Amino acid sequence: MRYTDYFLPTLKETPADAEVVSHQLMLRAGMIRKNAAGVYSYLPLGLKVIRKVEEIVREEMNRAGAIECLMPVANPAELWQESGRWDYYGKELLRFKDRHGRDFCMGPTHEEIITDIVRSHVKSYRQLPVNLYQIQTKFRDEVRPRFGLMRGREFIMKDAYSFDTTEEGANTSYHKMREAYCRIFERCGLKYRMVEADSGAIGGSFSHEFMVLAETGEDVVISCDSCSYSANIEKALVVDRGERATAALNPVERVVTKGAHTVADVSKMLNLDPAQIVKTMIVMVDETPVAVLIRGDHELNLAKIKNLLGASVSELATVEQIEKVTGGPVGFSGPVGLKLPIYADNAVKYLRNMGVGGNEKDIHLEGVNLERDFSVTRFADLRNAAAGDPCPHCGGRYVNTRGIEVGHIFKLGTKYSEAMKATFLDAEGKSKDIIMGCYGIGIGRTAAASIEQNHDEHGMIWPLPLAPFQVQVVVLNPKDDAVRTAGEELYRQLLENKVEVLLDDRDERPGIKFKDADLIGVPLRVTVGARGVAEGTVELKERAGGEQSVVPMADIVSRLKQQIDAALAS
RNA sequence: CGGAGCGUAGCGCAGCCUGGUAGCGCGCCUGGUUUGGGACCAGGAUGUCGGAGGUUCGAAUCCUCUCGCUCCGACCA
Repeated sequence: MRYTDYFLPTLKETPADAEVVSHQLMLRAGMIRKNAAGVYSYLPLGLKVIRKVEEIVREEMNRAGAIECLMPVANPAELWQESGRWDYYGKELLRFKDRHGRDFCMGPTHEEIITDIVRSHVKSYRQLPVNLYQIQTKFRDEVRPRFGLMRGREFIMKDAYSFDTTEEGANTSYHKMREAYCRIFERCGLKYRMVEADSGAIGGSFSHEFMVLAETGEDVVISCDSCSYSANIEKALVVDRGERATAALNPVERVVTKGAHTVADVSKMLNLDPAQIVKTMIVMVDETPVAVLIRGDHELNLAKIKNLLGASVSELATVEQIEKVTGGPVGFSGPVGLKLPIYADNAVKYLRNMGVGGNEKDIHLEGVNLERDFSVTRFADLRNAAAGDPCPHCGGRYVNTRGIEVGHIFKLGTKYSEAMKATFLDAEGKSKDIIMGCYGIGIGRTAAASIEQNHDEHGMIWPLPLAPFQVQVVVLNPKDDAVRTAGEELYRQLLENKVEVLLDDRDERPGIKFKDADLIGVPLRVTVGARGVAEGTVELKERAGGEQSVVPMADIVSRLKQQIDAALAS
């Protein structure tokens, strides 16, 4: 591609509304353009990268035996009503009506559609297993879209769905996808981790997330420093371990704690270690309030309480709800005398003489003890894992890092097949529910994650497999005939050798061309200038390492081919 | 959903408090000089000041409503 024929509007300044590096650079490099909050156009350069990611995903899905199809963006409401998600999915589901007043939604994921397709064509165990996938635009009306392609409302996703007759078969399908995912992210040149995850709104029995490690990641990844265990913080197990305190039981004492809302305040006022204070959090679990006790120095994990109770939604109660059920204001809730089911994190059972809220304004209680002063419905692992916690699988310690979730695979089981009656007849002629799995990859997010992981102060640094162009030829002075001719000739030869090349043939000053080249981050840059042309040489510079070398004109094409082939082979 | 902030030229911003009919830098167009890391000189074009209503002789500026966008929070016990 010739720069002068291309559409590549780069920006010198960083647009004000971009916060993270990948978003800023994509805007500056003219890869994307925002049309509304969380809704973007892919400009030519951006689309090239998207296509690269798609192609790697497609190749690996095909290799793993999945078959490509394409489903509609507009989904009829009936299927969503049948699965129960029309009501359950909430405001994230963008709904609309057609001219006849029929309800539709923009597909945020396609379990309903694919299950409908499969149930109507699959009748016999002989037709299974099958795994169908698509690469398609999804729409989720996110509460807060942000960070460019990282969390858009409209985004491109690869979603695959497997259908099996047996548990073993379903596990095999899951395993194949897992392998395929590892290959995909390796081929993309990303540093990633596969972690155990909570299955969230999609549902199902177990799942793994693929996290690209980056500071700006929205997810916290817990991993063990000595074994391979890794999990999303929502899922990471906390070992139930401790020694029951032996201190004598103190009497309960009412203490005035004026204005003390936080554990830190209370700790100071009562002169108690935060680990001796117990927070009482009121949580609405499927609209029913429950109390959850967490040690003052720990953090509540809403996903864990939700899963413990087999609920579908858990959220912190509002100020009004708290006052209604505890009789006291926010910040002063406590378990004593509370008429709610009380769930407590395991750590609480080892405490004696706790400090808790008094369920009235400016009052806390000291010397509170289990059984004597209140009883707990059930103890469980209800807190977030933290750095330094022991690993449940070995003697190691947890460390935490941040990650960007680029892929997520779920073993669904029969959740959708049961609800939507997707059954098959087995060898004995008995009707059974099909066992499903589903597997997603955020295509745009993967591209953005790559930028988060690979950039410097000058711009993006594309790994060859994702690069929009493999080589950029910078012709320093196109008005000089010898230089221009040399550049054109090199361009022609590269095209002939199927190298993806961008020829910067603009009549601009060198500085502008170099700055743009660094911004766009094409891995291999060849500079054709008057000095080199006179000697029959060009300069080769790698964007990643910055290595620069002078190469005879005669060797440059084979040298580039060699480097590209080597990078793509791995 | 709660909180905060911002909408003025393609981009980045100033002007608003204290009302008088819009400006700076970059970019863009023309001509010239330049040409190995975002050049210089001269000339030029570009705005329903997000929208609607109100106050006023007069509104980018004050008031009301509205739309859009961004950030933070949703861990508060």
